[in-house]
Amino acid sequence: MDYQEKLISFYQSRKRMPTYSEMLSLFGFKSKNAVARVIEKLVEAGVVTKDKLGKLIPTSLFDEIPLLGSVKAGLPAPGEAVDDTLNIESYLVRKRESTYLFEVDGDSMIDAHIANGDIVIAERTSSARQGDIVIANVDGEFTMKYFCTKNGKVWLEPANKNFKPIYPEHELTIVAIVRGVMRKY
Amino acid sequence: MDYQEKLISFYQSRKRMPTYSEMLSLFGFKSKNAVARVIEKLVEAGVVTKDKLGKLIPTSLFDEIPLLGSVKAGLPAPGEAVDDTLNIESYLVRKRESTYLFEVDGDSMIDAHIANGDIVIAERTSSARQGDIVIANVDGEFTMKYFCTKNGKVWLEPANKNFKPIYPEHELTIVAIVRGVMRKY
DNA sequence: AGTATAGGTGAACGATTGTTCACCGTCAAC
DNA sequence: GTTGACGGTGAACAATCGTTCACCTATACT
Repeated sequence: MDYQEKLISFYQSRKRMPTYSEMLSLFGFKSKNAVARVIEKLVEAGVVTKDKLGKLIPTSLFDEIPLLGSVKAGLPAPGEAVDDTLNIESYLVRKRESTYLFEVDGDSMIDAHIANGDIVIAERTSSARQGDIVIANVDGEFTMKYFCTKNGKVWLEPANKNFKPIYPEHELTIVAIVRGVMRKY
Repeated sequence: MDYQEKLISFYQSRKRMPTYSEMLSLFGFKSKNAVARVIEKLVEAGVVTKDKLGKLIPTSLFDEIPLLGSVKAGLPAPGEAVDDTLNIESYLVRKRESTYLFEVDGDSMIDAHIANGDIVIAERTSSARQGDIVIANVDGEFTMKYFCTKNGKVWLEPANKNFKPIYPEHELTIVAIVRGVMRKY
């Protein structure tokens, strides 16, 4: 296990960066100077960052999970190195401040493979493009549907043939765009 | 904005906990003792934790995103308090060490609403229960399917009528259970 | 042989850390 | 009116922080 992996594993279990003294034993050195040299390299390599003053800051690397291309390749042996990794949170969330989660209620988007009980990641906004899945206020009620626009008219389409398109009587206000979905088994 | 929110917002932007000096200005105090008292309260309340020695550790609260029950309730006004929140990563990942991500290739699980291009969260294991979605090695090939067992026989079922069940000729080894799915738009 | 260079030790440094103590005002309860 | 709890100030504390310097030992290159 190299220095980077040791750092990451420390961070994951302790939820913070180690101090230089802790890295002494973590890396197996006897001099803090040796640690400082290692850290200097890691900072240059972009593995970790340093604060305005000194403190070590983790990069997104520190919360990543192995990403294997396809199921067909199988799993790597435990301990075997993986080159591609993914940070789940930053994959799903682009703008944290304006992001909200919703629990899906109903099957109106089932043909888009958004099922009852799924959780959608939505980003607050007031505009959308044709084909976006949006959360909108139609005549006072909120729903999640496909956003459609044609010849200046706007309406919402469900992804379920048992439901009908929704044409607003008075108003259709977009409040959020659905950026992702997740589901747990 | 109360102390807890200030801490969280500091942590989210700086990726680490503030020092007592930083909290001095963050909270608007003039004495570190005032800070210490606040922290003491927050530790009791379980908002933050302390290390084996002194250092402040964030709880899962620090990476959470507002979770709104249902779409029908709409979005809260910006700045309005939300009581329910969710940590995406810990929602999807239970055992980090044995968790792997796969990009889904093909439509064989489409009726389970796992589509081509989705990313599945899989947990390495060697046993599964009837109905689990598993990644398995069947006669040398890896696939993702429903795991079925009856009368001592084991086989795999796709979630797509265009595909046939897979009965192993020689071996069927489970390598992982699918614990979740995610998709980005 | 001579000499960089990389990677390590060991000791020292001032700065900052988290903690603790004595003290002070305000408010509510008795 | 006195008391006690609460929330704050200000100053001090040893311990630890990250940094830096001189030095040592291999290995590789002229």
